[in-house]
Amino acid sequence: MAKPATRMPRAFEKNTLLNTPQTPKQDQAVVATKIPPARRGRATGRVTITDVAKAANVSPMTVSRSLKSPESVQQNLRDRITAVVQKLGYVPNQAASTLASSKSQVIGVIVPSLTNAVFIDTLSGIRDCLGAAGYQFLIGESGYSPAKERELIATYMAHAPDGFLLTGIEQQEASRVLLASNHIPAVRMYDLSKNVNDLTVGFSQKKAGYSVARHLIERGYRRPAFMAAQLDPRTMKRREGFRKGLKEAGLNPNLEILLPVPTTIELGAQLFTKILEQRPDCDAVFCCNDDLALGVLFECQRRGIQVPTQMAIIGFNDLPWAAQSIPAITTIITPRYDIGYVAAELLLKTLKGKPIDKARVDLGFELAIRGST
Amino acid sequence: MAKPATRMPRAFEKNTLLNTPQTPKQDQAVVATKIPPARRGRATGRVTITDVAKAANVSPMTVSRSLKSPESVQQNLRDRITAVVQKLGYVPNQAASTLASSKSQVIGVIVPSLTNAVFIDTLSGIRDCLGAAGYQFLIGESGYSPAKERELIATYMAHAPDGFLLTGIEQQEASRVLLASNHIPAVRMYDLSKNVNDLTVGFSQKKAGYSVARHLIERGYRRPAFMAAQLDPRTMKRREGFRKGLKEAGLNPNLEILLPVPTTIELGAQLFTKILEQRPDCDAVFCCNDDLALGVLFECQRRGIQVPTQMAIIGFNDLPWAAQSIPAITTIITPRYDIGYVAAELLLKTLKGKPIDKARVDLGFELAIRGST
DNA sequence: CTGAAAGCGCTTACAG
DNA sequence: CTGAAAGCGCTTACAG
Repeated sequence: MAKPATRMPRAFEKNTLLNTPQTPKQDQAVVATKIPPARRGRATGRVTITDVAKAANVSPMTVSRSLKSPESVQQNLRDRITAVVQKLGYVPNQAASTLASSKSQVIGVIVPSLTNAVFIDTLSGIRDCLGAAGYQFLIGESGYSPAKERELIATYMAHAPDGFLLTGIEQQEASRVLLASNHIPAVRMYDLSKNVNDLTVGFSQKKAGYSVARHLIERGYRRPAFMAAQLDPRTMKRREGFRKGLKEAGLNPNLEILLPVPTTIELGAQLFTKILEQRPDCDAVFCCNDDLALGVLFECQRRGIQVPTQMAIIGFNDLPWAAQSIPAITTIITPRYDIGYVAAELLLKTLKGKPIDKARVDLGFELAIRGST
Repeated sequence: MAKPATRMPRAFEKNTLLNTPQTPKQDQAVVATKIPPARRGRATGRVTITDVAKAANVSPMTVSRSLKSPESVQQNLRDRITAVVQKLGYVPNQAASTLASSKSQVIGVIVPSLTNAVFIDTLSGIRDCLGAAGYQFLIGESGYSPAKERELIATYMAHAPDGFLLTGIEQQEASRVLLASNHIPAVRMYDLSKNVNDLTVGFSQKKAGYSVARHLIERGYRRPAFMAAQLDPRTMKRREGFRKGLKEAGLNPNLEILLPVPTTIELGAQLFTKILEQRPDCDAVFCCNDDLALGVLFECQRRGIQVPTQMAIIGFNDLPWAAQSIPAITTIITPRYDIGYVAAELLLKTLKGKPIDKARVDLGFELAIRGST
C-alpha cells in the first residue's frame, strides 16, 4: 500500500481519458447536467434521489416508490418524476440501496473454469435469466477446488450477494455453513442431489457415462479405454457409469488413464499415445471432454490410424469442433445453456419467495452419434 | 413485479439449502458466532464494525484503521482487534464502505464476447492483477456493439465502479461523456490510440495484417484471399494492413469475403467454399480468427486439397487447436493475457494516483510459422 | 495514535 | 397514495 489514493489522481488528469472534442450537446440526456467542478462536502457530485425529489416537488420516498413500484404512485406524480429523472440523468446509488434494504441485486456465480467453453454457455444462460431481472454477477473460477470455492464465497460475502449459483454438489462443510448462517440461498448446477429438496439443476453424469458404454458395445467395440484429465467429481461419476456398462457386457473396464490436470487438445494426443503403448489392441476411447477427443483424432491422423474402423472416439459436451472435424466426433450433448438458465430461474423464484414445484431438475443429455464411432 | 420479496422466502425455508448434518464445530471460525434467530430492528444480523469495536474495547474508527491501514494503529490494539475479527467472523460491509468512501472496489470490464476464447485469457490477466488488489469485477459482453457497450457502462454506473477496462478504441461519444463526467478512469485494450496520452494497451492490428501479407508473399503465394466474419474495427484494421502488403507486392487485394456474423469453425468451411466458387485458383487464405482457419482446414480435408502445397491457411490469435491440427496452422500469436494484465496495472496506477510513464503500451504480436503455409 | 460527530444516499416502518 | 423520521454500517474530517 502506497499513499492513499487522492480523489482525482494526478495521472488521470494528465492522461485524458479519451481523445475527444468537449461536451457534445446531444448526449446531455444520459449525463447529469449538474457536474460540479468540485464536490460539496462529502457528496460525490452525482445526482441523488433528493435532487430529483426537489426538482419534482415531491419527497424522496415518492421518487423511490416511483422507481421501484410505479403502480403505487399517482400517474401525474410518476410522469413528473420520470421527466426529472431523465433530465437530471439520475442513476440510483446501488450502495445506498443495498445498505438500506440489505438487498444487493448481486448474485455470486462460481464455476470451475472459464477456459472450459462449457461454463461460458452456462453463464450466458444465467445472464439471460437473471440479468433481465436486474441482477449483476460476481463470477469466480474455483479451479475445481472446493477450498478455493469456499474462499470465493467468503470473499463475495462482503458484497452481500442475494444468492449463489454453484457448480457441482460437493461443497465444503464451511461453504454450506457460510451460506446457511447468512440465509443466502444457493442453486447447484451440473449434478443432481440425492435429496429431492435440494435446489439442483443438471443431469445424471453416471447415466451419461453408461450410455457411452452401451453405444460402443452395440457398435461392436470390445477393448475400449477411458481417458480423463480434470478429475472432478462429475468426471468420476461418468467413469463410474462407463465402467458399469462395460462390466455388464463382460468387458474389461480397467483400461483407464486418469490425470488431474486441465484437459487440452495436446494432452489428448499425449494420453492416447500412452494408451497405445499400454494396450496396442485398444479399439475405442471415451474422452471426458471434447478437447481430449480432438487431440486423439489428430494423433490418429498422425499415425495413420483409421477412425472409426480401427479406432472409435467418443467425446463429451459437444464443443464447437466435434460436429465439424473429419470425421465428426460422437459425443454427449449437454444442456449447458439450459442448466444456467433453469438454475437462475430457480434462484429467482426462491429470492421472490415463490413456490418451487420441483427443486431437483433433471435436464438430461443426448448422445450424438457421428462419424467417429 | 410480483409481491415484494419477504426476508425469508417460504420456498427457501422448505428447500433446505444443502443436505447436511447441523452446526459442525470446526467451522465456527469462519462464521459469526452471533447468529440471531431474528434480526434486531433493521439490522441484518451480520457482525458489524461496532460489534468488533465493543468486543475489542476500542472505537469503530480504530477497527476501520486497523483493517485498512494497520501501520497507523498500535501493535497491541491491532492484535486485539485481529483476534476479535477472527472470533466474531467479521466481514466488512462493502455497501457501507462504498457509500461512505465513494470507492466501490469494483471495476467494470467490457469485452465484445465471452464465447471468443481470446477475451477469456484477457479476463484472466485482469483478474490476476486487479483481483490481487482486492477488486471485484462487473463483466459485460458488448456483442461488438458500441451502443450495447454504452448501455452496459450506464447500467454499471449504479454500482459506482472505480474504473473501466474497455475493448477497442471506438467508443460512442455518450460513453466517453458518461465516464468523463463521473471522473471514472478507463483503460482501453486491443488497440493503440493515436493520442499518446490516452490509456491504451494493445498492438498494431494493421501491422499484424501487413506481416501476414508479407509472409504469404515470401512463401510464393500469389492469389491470397481474406476471410472475415465479426467485422469489428480491429478486424478491419488487419484487413487494411493485409491489403497494403498485397498491393505493395503488386498482388490483387480484392479477393475478400466479409460477413458481419460471429466466427465459427463451420462458417470457415462455408466461406471457403464460396471463395473457391468465386476464384478456384485461390492459393492462400488469411482468416481473421483461428476458428475460421480450422474450418478451412477441415474443408480442405473434405475436398482433398493439400495444405500447404495447394492451399495455404493463416489464422489469427493462436487458439488452442492452431498448434495441434494436422498440419498445424500458421497464425498470429496475440498477447491476450498480457493485454489484460498490463491494462489492469495501468488502471491500478491511475486509481492510486501513481505516475504513468507510458500511457500507450504496444505489446506487439508474433507470427508463428507452422505447417499450413 | 485514537475517538466523537456527522454524513454518504438510500429504504424501512410508521403515520396520516 | 404520500411524507417525516430514523437508521443501514461504514469513513471523512476534525480534534486532541
